[in-house]
Formats: sequence, structure tokens, C-alpha cells
Amino acid sequence: MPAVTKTSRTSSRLRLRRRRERADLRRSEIITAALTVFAKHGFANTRAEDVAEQAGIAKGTLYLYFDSKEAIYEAALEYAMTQLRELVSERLQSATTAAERMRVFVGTRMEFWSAQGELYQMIMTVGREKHQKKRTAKIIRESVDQINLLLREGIERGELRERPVEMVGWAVMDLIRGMNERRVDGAQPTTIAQDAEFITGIALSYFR
Amino acid sequence: MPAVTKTSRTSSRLRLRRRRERADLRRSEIITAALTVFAKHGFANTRAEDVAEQAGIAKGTLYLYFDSKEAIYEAALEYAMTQLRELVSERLQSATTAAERMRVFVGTRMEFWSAQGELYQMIMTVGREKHQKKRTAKIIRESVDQINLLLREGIERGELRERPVEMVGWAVMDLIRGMNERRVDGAQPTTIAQDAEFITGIALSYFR
Amino acid sequence: MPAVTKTSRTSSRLRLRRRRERADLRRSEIITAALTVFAKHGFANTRAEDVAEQAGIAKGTLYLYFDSKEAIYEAALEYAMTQLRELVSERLQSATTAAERMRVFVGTRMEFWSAQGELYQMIMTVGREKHQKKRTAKIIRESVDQINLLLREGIERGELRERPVEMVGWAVMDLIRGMNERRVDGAQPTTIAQDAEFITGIALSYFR
Amino acid sequence: MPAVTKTSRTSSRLRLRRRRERADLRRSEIITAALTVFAKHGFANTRAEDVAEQAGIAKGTLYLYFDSKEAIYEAALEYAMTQLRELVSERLQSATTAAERMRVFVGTRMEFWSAQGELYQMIMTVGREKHQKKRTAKIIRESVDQINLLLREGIERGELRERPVEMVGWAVMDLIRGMNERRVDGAQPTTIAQDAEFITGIALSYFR
DNA sequence: TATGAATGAGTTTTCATTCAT
DNA sequence: AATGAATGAAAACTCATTCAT
Repeated sequence: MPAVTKTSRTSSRLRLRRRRERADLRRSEIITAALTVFAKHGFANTRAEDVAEQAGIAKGTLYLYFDSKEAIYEAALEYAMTQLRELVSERLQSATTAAERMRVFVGTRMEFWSAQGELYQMIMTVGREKHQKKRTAKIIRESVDQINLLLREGIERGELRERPVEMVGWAVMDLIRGMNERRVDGAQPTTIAQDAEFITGIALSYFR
Repeated sequence: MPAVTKTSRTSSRLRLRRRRERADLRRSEIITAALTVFAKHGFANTRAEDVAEQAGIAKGTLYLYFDSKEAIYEAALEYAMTQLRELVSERLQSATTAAERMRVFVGTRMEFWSAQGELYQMIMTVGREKHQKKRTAKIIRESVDQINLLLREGIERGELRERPVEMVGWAVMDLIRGMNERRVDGAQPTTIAQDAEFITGIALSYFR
Repeated sequence: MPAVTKTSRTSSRLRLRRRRERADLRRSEIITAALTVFAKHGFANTRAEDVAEQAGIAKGTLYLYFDSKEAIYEAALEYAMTQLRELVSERLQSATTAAERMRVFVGTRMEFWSAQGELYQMIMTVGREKHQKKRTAKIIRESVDQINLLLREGIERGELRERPVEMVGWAVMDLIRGMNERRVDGAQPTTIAQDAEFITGIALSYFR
Repeated sequence: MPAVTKTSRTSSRLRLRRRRERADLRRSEIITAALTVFAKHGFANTRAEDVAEQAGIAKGTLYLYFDSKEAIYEAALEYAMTQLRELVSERLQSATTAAERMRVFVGTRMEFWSAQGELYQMIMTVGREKHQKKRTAKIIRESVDQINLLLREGIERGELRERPVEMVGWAVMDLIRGMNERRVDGAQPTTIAQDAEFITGIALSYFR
């Protein structure tokens, strides 16, 4: 019965794919929910059940998709960072001068976090807890390196004066973080473009 | 029996005062202990018993001096901030120009937190939790105002060019925070003086 | 439409019978699987899903054939005991003297459990839990009665001396159990035949 | 103030001792309670809270005295086995011939378990669970060795005929276990003395 | 009929807080 | 005032059972 067999095979494959898609959907629903509630109350003050409630599912269902509360956090982080990386590298393609590139880099990050403000808060609280510190540090380090690279390219191209780059990289990240936080709290009255301009100005003034 | 009455009154007042002094002593011992252990493991991961142990007293004794674990945190924060305020205002008295004053302001804060690094960590983690956010925000706001005042005085005295001051205040606080964190983590290779110079330079370059 | 009716009746009966056969098959597949996994990890430490997996079906399917995990256990027990009963009575037919019959009885039981070692373990753990105790006790009681009967026949036939029989019946069961357990654990260095001989010898020595 | 110091030291020592005594008392209360309820429903089917309830304390209090539910079980086992060992070795001192010694050994064990029937049940259920098997096996092995020693001494003294001893040791333990179980269940109509006599008779008949 | 995703009651353990001593 | 034993609410996680597909 080759025909029958083939049909059944095909349909079982189809079912499998659909199942996987559903599972992926659920996972991302849970991640989204987690971002919301972790951010609202912090990681430690959020019960696994709160995440489930926010996702509109039962407590137990969480554990069908993740091994632990911690694993949910990690997945959420991973998810957001991948998105951010992609967004930044995409936007940077259309920028050439160091100043432009810096503006794009800073502005994109601010937009992203502004849209995902809660996630940002979550990283800022959870990421400071002992067992997550390394992971968070690595993520930030990566961004600093990107800024430094951007500056060094500017120096090589003669756009910027020869000066040590390292501290400026960190400073830019510090400023982005602060502004993000205030924006999330509704305490930043300026626009993202203004902030990006401000930070870029400050950073590049160092190289004049 | 007036004589007796008087004597007894006096001695009872004396006893009362001594009692209060003893109580204040105990309170500050607990606060010191709390700063140490909260900072080492964060607020949520520290048990009330850990605080008691560090203070060399029994668990139950904590509750004779504070209403709750939370109250201990608040007292610790209050205490540290008062100390910082006093230190900064004392040091500022010997500084006159805006640049000097900024250097002193930044440097003093960095020294203070560097000596109390753990406390700083604590504020950074606990302070971001919802129910503490307002309190933390107020504390930071206060510092920003101080920087802004300092800058405006510089403008009035003609040392700095007329420019909006607000964003720079926040920026300075953001930079101080970042450097503090990295220093606590052992990730800041520069000296406090260098950092203070760097921040001051960046901030004042905005007014040239 | 009698013809049609008849045809349809017949075919529906046929279908019904086939359905029942299929259901019985499934039930016994599940039982077999249950014996394997319950025995390997005990009743409490085995999840319904483990049984399903072993049976190569889905979790939910279990509940089409059994009301509960407990019901599966009971069915498995019933099944095994029926098998054992049949095996023993078959083998006993070729044995005549009390000694022979005892040897066969003991030996057959040991062989059976040895082949189904895991099941034996399961009964020994699960069967001791309160709600299963009565059932297990009844099963053992049945065996004891069989031994006692066997002994009384020996007495009647003059092969054995007149002595009370009851305690020996229990003793034989106790000894079988112990040796079974040790064999399952790999701690019994002797053969089944030797064990059967040992137990028979001890039991019958009581009647000399 | 040596006198004062001394007094205070003494009283603090006293307090310490009393505290330890109280703690020991609590521990044994918990152990007793655990024996009761574990035995009644088995280890897996008993919630930690049931133990606490039986002991007349709160759930959390358990964990002041034991690290885990499992630790309670182990302590209970340890406790009982120590008691049994002591009791048996004490009673054996007054017995000389192999027959007497066997009777004492068997009888003492039966008395002990009969008084602590629930504990016995517990060991029989919990002890068969995978992760406890080794511990239980070791305990039984110890007893078998004792019986074997007892028999070998009898052989050496010429009271018993030279025969292999090992299987009899196990058999005696099997018989004791069975009778114990039935007595706990109220299904053993004979007295302990009668049972001990029966087992001794059977065991020694092997050496005639 | 068969599936397996979803459920939520139930389990162990922790720890802030109380209170008898 | 000081203690620390006791409490019980709360949290993470498991799994027998149900039910939409």
C-alpha cells in the first residue's frame, strides 16, 4: 500500500511540524509573559505561577516548555539579545562616518529597550544577582567592544583624534543605561533622537 | 516625699537616656551588620538570621529594634545616605571653581562607595525592586540636583558657558554608577582620581 | 428489510467481537509494560507516562483501558497470579508423593518468580502499602492453603507423621519469598533446584 | 568579678545542656512519630506534614531537627537498629547452648519488632525502595552473620553436626520476618515463645 | 480510537516573624 | 532585654488525570 503509506507519512510529518510550531509559539508566549511580570516585580519577587497567569496558562504548563523558572529567564534574555544584535547590525549598514554610526548604535539600542522596557528592567535587576552576573557582564562587554571598534575605525579613518578608546565605550553604555531606565520610569522628558545626539556629542567630544 | 520623688525622677530620666543610647547603639550595630550581609548576597537571598548572626545577636532580637527585614534595609540606606551627604558637603567647602567642585563631588562619591562597595551593590539590586524604587529615585534625584546646582553656579560665575544643565546632571550620575559597579566587580583598572577627572572632563566639555 | 438487517447484525457482531479482542490485546500489552516498569522502579516512583512509553502508546490511551494507575497495578497482579496458579496446578499433576509435590510446588513458584523477578519485587513493595495489603494477603493465604492441603494429604496417605500443618505452610511461603528476593537481587548463589530441595527438606523434617 | 563570672558561666553551661536535652527529646519525639506514620502508610504515601502532625508540632519544626524527610527515615532506622542490637547482645549473655542462644536470638528479635511493629513495616516497605536497598541489605546481612556465627560455635562445641551454615542463617531471618509481619497484621495466632521454638526447632533440625 | 497538551492538587522545603522562657 | 524554638504561609516543581483534536 505505497500510496496509503505515503499519505500517512506525509500527514504525520505535517502533524509533527505543526506540533513543533505550536510548541515554539507557546514558548515565545511564555517568554513574553515572563518579560512582562519579571520586569514588573523583579525575578525573585515573581512566582512561577505569576508567569503562567500572565501567559494565560496553568502553572504546570510552564514546566512542559521550560525546566525551571531560571531557564525561563535565560530564554527571555537570549531571545531579546539576539533580536537586539540583529537590529543593530542591520541599522549600522547604512551608516558610514563614526558620528553617524555612533548615533545609530545608541539610538537603535535606546529604541529597542524603550519598546521592550520591561525586559530591560528585568535584566537590570536579575542580572545583578550573583549567579547571573557573569552572563550579564558578558552581554555588556560585547556591546562595549562594538563601540570601541566603531571608535577605532573612526580614528583610523582620521575622523577622530588619536585617543584611548576603552573608557568611552563603557561611558556610552552607562549613559544609555541611565537614559533607558529613566525613560521606562517615565522620567526622561527628551526624545530618543535627542538622547542619542547628546550621548554621541559627549562621546565624540572626547576625540576632538 | 519630695526629695525621694526628685531623686527617683532624676535617676529614672538617667536610666531612660542610657536605655535610649544603648538602643541606638544596638540599632547601628544591626545596620552595620545588615550592610555587610545584604551586600554580600543581595536582599532577597539574605535571611534575617544571617543579619542577626553577623551582628552577633539572636534572630529574635532584630525584631526588638526593627519592625521587619525591610525596615532594616531602609534604615541602612538612610544611614549610608546621611553619611555620604555629610562627607560630600564637608569636602565641597574647600573647593571653589566649578571644575574643582565637580571633581570633588564625583571623587568623594566614588571613594565613599568604593569603601562601602557592598552597600552600593545592595542599593543597585534592592533599589530597583518596585517597592523600593521611589525611595531610591528620590535619593538619586537629590544628587542630580546637587550637580545641577553646582553647574548653574559655574554658569553664573561665568566659568561655564550658558547651556541647559539637567541632562548633564543625570549623565554624571550614570557615569559614577557605572564606574562604581565596575570597581566593585574588580573590572575598573583606573584609579578613582582618574575616573573623577574623566567624568569631570566629559561633563564640563559640554559647557565649552 | 430482514436480509439487510441480518447482514448488518452479523457484521456488527463481528465488528464488536474484533473490537473486544483488540481491546483485550491492548490491555495485556499495557499490563506487560506495567509489570516491567513498576517492578523496575516501584509503584510510587513510576509515572503513568512511563508505563505508556514502555507500552509504546500515549499517556492518554492508558485511560481508555484502565481507570487509574492503581487499576493497572491490580490488573497486572491478577494476571500474574492467574498465570502462576495455572502453571503450578499443571505441574502438580505429575507429582504424587508429598515430598515430590512439595518440591514441585516450591520449585515452580521459584521458577515463575525468577522469570518475572521484577514483578515479584513490585508485589513486595506495592503489596505492603495499606490499601493493597488485603489483596496481597489474600493471594498469599491462597498459597498457604495449598501447601497445607498438600501436607494433609501426605499425612492422610501416611507419608507424613500427624502434626499441625498451619505454621509450616506459612514457613514455606516465607522461605520462598526470601530466596526469591535474594535471587532477584543476585544475592542467592544456589540454584532453584537446590533451594527447592532445601525448603522441602526443612518442611518435611517437621513431620518426621 | 570572678564569682559572678563563674556563676554566669555555670548557668550558661546548664542552659546549653538543657537545650541539648530538649533537642534530643524533640528528635526522638519526631522519630517516634515518624515510625508510627511511615509504618501506617508507607514512606512515599506519608507527607512530611503527617509526621509533624503525629508529633504534635508544625511542619517547619521538622526541618529544625532534620534535613529532609529522608533523613528522618534514616534516623528512625538507625535508632531502632541500635536498640535492637543492644537488646539482643544483652540477652544473649545468659544463654550458653546453641539451642538456647538461637531461641534467645529469635525470641528477642520477635519481641522487639512486635513492640515496634510499625517500624518493622516501615523498613519492609521503605527498605525495598531502590535508594534504601543497600542500607537495608546491610542491616539484614549483619543479622545473618550473627546467626551463622552462633551456629558455627554450636558445631565447634560439638552440639551440632557439621553442615553448611549459610542458608540456615538466611532461612531463620526469612521466618522471623514472616512471623513478624503476620503478628503486626494480627494474623499470627501463636505466641512469640511458640514461634521462637518453632523456628529454632526447624533450624537446628538441619544439624541433626 | 488515539493522542499528548493542559491542568491543578499536592509535595517538599524555606524563612520572616512571633512568643514563651 | 534577649533568646531561639516554633510557626505556617509561600514557593518551585511533579504527575495523575482530563479533554480537545
